[in-house]
Amino acid sequence: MSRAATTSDVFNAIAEPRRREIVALLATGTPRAVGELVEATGLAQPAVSKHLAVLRAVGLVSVQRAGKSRLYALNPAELKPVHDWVKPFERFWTDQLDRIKQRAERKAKERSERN
Amino acid sequence: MSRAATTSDVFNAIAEPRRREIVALLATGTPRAVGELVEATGLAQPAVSKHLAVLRAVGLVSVQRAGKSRLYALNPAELKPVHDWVKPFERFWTDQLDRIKQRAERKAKERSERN
DNA sequence: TTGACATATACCAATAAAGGAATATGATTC
DNA sequence: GAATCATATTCCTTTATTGGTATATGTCAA
Repeated sequence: MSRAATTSDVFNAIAEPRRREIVALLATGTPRAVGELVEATGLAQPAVSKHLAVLRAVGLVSVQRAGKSRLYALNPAELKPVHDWVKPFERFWTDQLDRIKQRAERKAKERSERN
Repeated sequence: MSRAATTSDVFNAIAEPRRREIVALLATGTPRAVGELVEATGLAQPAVSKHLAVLRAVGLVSVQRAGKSRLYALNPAELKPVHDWVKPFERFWTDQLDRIKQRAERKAKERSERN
């Protein structure tokens, strides 16, 4: 078997740093022409078009024709699965971290004292 | 050039669904032996060991010897970059969604009225 | 120390991704 | 309609990945 396609889901699509960069560039909500993204990223035009095709395949961006250009816009809702998956871990590094550690240590102490 | 290595960063490591499954299984905080993960995932043992090697390479899990077994534990803090990256988009699908839409529509209306 | 057990590693096949270069498509302008 | 501009697509090479299968490594037990 081979590696899962980049177009198989959002997780695979955003694994590529360049695509995360493109998503971040579109995060303002303003649709951008391919040329603008080429300039902003420093990538070659075909590379940008290919990355956009992947993002489009998973629904992360949508296209709109505008004269010669094509404007790409972000569909941020498609990132929800990523957020949903990672959010439960948030508590491990927020300021509650101390509390979690203390709680674990207290429990460990309780256990050792029982023995 | 080829695709970025699965071990290049956390984003690539968790792109693989099986590895996300393994991470989720370790999310309780209790270290698990490889055999337990094999049973829980239904994957073959070598497959699990390989996935664990990837997760270890990016620091997402750590290993501890325990007799014949090896116990894998999650290092949840390594997921912070993913959370940090996706969190700014959270507002797009929370209950504020209506407010965002309304705000955008109001602004658009203002613009059209100015012309 | 031999055997059983748990896990890791090596090797193989099939698959696909990334960037580059060249070219095709499609819209605008003259 | 021809030249031009913006973007997409095709082809190519290089390189990893995935899951098997088989085997190596390391630990415990009798």
